[in-house]
Amino acid sequence: MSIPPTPDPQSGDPKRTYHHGNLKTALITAGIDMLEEQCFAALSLRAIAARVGVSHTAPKNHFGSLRGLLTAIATEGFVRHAAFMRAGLSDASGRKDRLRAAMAGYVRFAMEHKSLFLLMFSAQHCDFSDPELGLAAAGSYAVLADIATGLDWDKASAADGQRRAEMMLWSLVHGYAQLANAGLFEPARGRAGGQMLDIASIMPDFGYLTEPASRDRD
Amino acid sequence: MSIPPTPDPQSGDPKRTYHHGNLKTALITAGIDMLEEQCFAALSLRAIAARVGVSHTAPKNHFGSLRGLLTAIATEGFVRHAAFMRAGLSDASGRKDRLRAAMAGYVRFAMEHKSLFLLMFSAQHCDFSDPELGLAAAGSYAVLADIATGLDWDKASAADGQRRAEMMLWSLVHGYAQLANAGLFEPARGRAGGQMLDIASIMPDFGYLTEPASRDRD
DNA sequence: CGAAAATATTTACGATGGAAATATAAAAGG
DNA sequence: CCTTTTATATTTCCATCGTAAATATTTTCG
Repeated sequence: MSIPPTPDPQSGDPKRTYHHGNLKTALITAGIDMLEEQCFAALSLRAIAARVGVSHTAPKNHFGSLRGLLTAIATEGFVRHAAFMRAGLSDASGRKDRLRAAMAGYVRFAMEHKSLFLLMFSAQHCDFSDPELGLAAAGSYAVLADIATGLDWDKASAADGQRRAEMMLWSLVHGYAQLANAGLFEPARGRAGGQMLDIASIMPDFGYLTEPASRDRD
Repeated sequence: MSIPPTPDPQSGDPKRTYHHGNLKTALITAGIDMLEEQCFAALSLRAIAARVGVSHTAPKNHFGSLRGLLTAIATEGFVRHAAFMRAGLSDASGRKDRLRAAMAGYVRFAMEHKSLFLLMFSAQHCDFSDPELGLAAAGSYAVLADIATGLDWDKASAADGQRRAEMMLWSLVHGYAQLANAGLFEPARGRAGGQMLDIASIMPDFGYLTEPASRDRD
């Protein structure tokens, strides 16, 4: 278990020392790649296995079941999701810019990786009690939580204000992402003529209560 | 096998004059009932048909495919969803109370009808281009849109302010409902000790710009 | 009544995820 | 080095799924 005996360490995916090499990461990568190409419904255990070139029962050794594999794929999804948000963050200078950038990144990820995003938040297919998934998701949440710190809104000073701010931002951006992902904003879009597929256009003009602790200013 | 040959006609749904009576509504009802009892994954075409007592190919005449049946079930779901929100609305006196009641109803529906709610917003399983589904969903959206009218927030006076307000409210409440439905708020709930499963605790303190047109006051 | 349309069944098919038994390769230990 | 043990992968089999086609049955309508 654990990783490979003699692979080259700097390569993204381990080398093949066992039968296949390292089926585990290969399956996850294949799964993610397929989600980029097809809709989620087309993703089957057998199809993933076939893509990697193994029998459809091979994944069981590493993931137990389809659910386990999907959970692992979602885990990698959260890693990329967090990176996606952070990437936009680095270009932003002020706190409010950072807020917008993180939100926009969240939504853009949902739109550019529709199937993966769907999977990531589907308790139907993922096991949210999986520790690794929890860790990866927490990494994603941490970006939001950081952004929410010191947010100037009416409940910021209430009991558990920080947690409330996080949940508010998360709900807002996740709802927007989910609805946009499902195409539920589309039909009404023509109404105003514009595209309006920017979360900033529906986000309140938050400010920040305090100066940033040590990171940046707005 | 089939139910009655000579049913009462005043019943809300179609008359049963054909073989089964009215398979169409029976299938929809059975599907909804099963969603209340089981998880969504357990819902299969064959299981629904069996529950009603027909062969598993019978639904095809009325819905074309499983997708069609699921779309019809989701349609009924939206009808109930709208009614759910409106029910809470009638108890509220002021506009702000109505806002809270509608939002709370939205979330409560998601929590009390988890599987159905999941289905209703799954482009995976539903055909959102279906006219009847669109109509039902519009009825649900209308409650939100009504609530959003005259909302006092920073973008209310911007171009397309009403539409933005609707999308903002929808995103906020839907995101909260979706995350709560998936159980994603649970793990962190213990953090504050409280339950905090109330959307009011994360909703900004909106007011209203104008007096209500003709309905109530705040 | 008789023709036409609507409704439901039977049978068959390909595809899916999982279980069990088996095979094969790597690791461990003498 | 050789054998045992463990890890990894395959083959075979099965229950279930959604769909299609052909068939049967009922209802509607002329």
